[in-house]
Amino acid sequence: MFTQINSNKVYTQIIDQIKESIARGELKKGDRLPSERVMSEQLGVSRATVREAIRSLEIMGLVECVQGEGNFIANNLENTLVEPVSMMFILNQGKIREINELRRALELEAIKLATARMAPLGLKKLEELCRIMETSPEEAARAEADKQFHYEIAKASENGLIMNILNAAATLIELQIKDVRQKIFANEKSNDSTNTQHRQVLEAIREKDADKAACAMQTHMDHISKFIEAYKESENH
Amino acid sequence: MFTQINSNKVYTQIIDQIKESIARGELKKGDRLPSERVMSEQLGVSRATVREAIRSLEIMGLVECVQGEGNFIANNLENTLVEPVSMMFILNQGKIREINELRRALELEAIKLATARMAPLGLKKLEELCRIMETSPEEAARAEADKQFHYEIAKASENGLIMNILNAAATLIELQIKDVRQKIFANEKSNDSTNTQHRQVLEAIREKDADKAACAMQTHMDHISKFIEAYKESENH
DNA sequence: ATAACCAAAGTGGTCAGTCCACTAACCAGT
DNA sequence: ACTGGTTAGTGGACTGACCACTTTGGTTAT
Repeated sequence: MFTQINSNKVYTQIIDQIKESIARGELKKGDRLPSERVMSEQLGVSRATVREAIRSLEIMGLVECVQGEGNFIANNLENTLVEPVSMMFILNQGKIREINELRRALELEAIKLATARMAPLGLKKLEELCRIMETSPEEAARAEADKQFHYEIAKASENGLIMNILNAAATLIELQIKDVRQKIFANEKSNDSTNTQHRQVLEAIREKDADKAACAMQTHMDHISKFIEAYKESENH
Repeated sequence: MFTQINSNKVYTQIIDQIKESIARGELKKGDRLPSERVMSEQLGVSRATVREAIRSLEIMGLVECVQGEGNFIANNLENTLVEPVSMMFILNQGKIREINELRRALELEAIKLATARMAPLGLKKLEELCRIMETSPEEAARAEADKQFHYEIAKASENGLIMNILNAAATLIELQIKDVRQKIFANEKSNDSTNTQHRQVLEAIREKDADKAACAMQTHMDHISKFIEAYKESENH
C-alpha cells in the first residue's frame, strides 16, 4: 500500500556517500578526505553534522582523524571490527565460551583454505616460528611467535573477512584475560604439548592435507579453550 | 625518559563510560540514556561532543535514537555487526568468495553446536520449515522458510557471537545480490536438491550426529556458493 | 463523564559562529 | 645547515539558537 518512509537522517546520508565513494574507487586506503569545512560546504550541511558522520567512521576504525592534519581513510583495517564486536559482546553479556567457539570455527576454516593457498615463503615463516616457540628462552618471544603463527595461517587463507574477525576474536580474548599465554602456561608443562600441536599443524600443511591440518588445529583449539575456560572459571570464584 | 602522552579524545572517554556502565550492569538492553542535555551537563562537556559519542554507538547499532523521545540501548542486537562488517568488506574490496567462506565456517560450527544443544521444539520448527520449503507454492514463502531454517540452527547453537556474525554474513550476501534465492533457483530444478540437503541436515541433527550434520551442511554450503559465485561472475561480464 | 483537541515541555536533529590545540611549511637569523 | 618563530589550515570542543517530533496534561465540546 504505502512505501516505507526512510527517515534518512543527514549524517546517515553522509556516511553513505563516503561509503559509495569508496566503493566507486574514488577514495582508497590512506587517502585524505576533504577538510570538514570544505565537506560541510560541498554537502550543504553544518560542520557538526559532518563531524558526527566522520566520528562514527573513526570509531569503527575506517577513518583516522589527526588534529591539525586531516581525516584519512584508514590504511590498516586489521582492528576495524574489534570495537564493534567487543561492544556487542559486552552488551550481550557474552560468555568466554562463545569467543572460543567463534575462534575455533574461523581457525578451522582458515587452515583449510591456507593449506590449499599457502606459499613456500609462508611455510618457511611457520617453520621459523615453530623453532622460536620451541627454543627461545624468553616467554615474551615465544608468546609473540605463537600469535604470529596463527596470524600467518590466517593471512595464507587469503580471506580478509576471516582474518579480520579472527583478529577481533583473539583481541577479545586478550581483553578478557590479560596475557592469556603467560597465565595458562606459566606453571604448566603444557608448553610441550602446544609445541607438538603446532608442529602437527605445520606438517599437515606441508603435506597439503587440509583435513589433517584442520584436525590438528581442532586438537590445538580444544586444548587452548579448555585452559581458558578453566582459568576464567577460577577467576570468578 | 618521558612517558607517551595519550590524547584521549573526549568523545572516546564518553563512549568508554557508557560501555563501562553497561558492563557494570547499570545500563541494560532497552534502557533509556539520560537526555543529551543532561549528559552534557553531568559530564561537563558540550552537547555536540556527547552527540558525537552517541552517534558512533548508533551507527554500530548499540543505541537507538528516537527524535522527541530519547536515546536507548538497543533491544535487538541482531544487526549490530552488519554495518561494520559491510563497511570493512567494501573498503577492503572484498570478494563474494570471502563471504561464502566466512559463512561456511560459521554454519559448520553452528550446526555442530546446535546438534548437541537443539531442543525438541527447535526440531519441530525445522521439520515444519522443511515442509514449507517442499510444498509451498509461493517462492516468497519458501525463501522465508529457508532463511528461518538457518536462523533456527544458529539460534540453537546458543552462541550470540556466531549467530550475530552469521546474520551479518547472510545480510552481506543479500546486499551484494538482491533476492539471492530467486535469482539462483528461479530457472533451476536445483530446488529439489536443496530440499534434499535441508532434509539431510535435519535428519543428522535428529540423530544427534554432529559430524554427519556438519558434513550435510558442508554439502549444502558448497552447493549454494557454487551458484552465488557463478551468478556474480556472470553479472560482471 | 467522555472524547477530541490543543498548548506546553522535553527530546533529538541541525545549524552557525567562535575559540583552542595542533601540524606543516615557510622564512629569517644565526 | 640548523634553530626558532610566524602563519595558514586542520581537527577538537564549545555555545546558543532553531526546528521537528513525541508525550503529557489540561481544556473544550459533546
